[in-house]
Amino acid sequence: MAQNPAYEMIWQVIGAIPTGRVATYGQIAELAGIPGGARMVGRCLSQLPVDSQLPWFRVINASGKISLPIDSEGYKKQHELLQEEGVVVMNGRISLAKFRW
DNA sequence: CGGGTGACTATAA
DNA sequence: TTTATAGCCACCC
Repeated sequence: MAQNPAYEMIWQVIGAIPTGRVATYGQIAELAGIPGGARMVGRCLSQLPVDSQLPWFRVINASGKISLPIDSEGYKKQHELLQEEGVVVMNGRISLAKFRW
């Protein structure tokens, strides 16, 4: 699991994101008590198993975009899952209305 | 201990 | 708007 206690907090914060809303890496890090720990959040997600129950797809970068290569499987999956929850993605960018929670 | 890396960000041009 | 730079921090050689 997590050798770093911060990971527990990160998972907890991500799990608290309401359906149909999204949050940025920086936001999550801050709420988890790790100011400036955006990269840690990203690292945490990159190690997440594919069968994780965590709503990792509700996590986007500060530009309101999906932080994955547009030609990757992860991108397509995240885009699809968000669309199912009613999150509007136009021109590769998340609607600002859903940006904060 | 030092250097490279990455699902990040803020700032400057 | 896009690209470049510089901080950032855990992790892996």
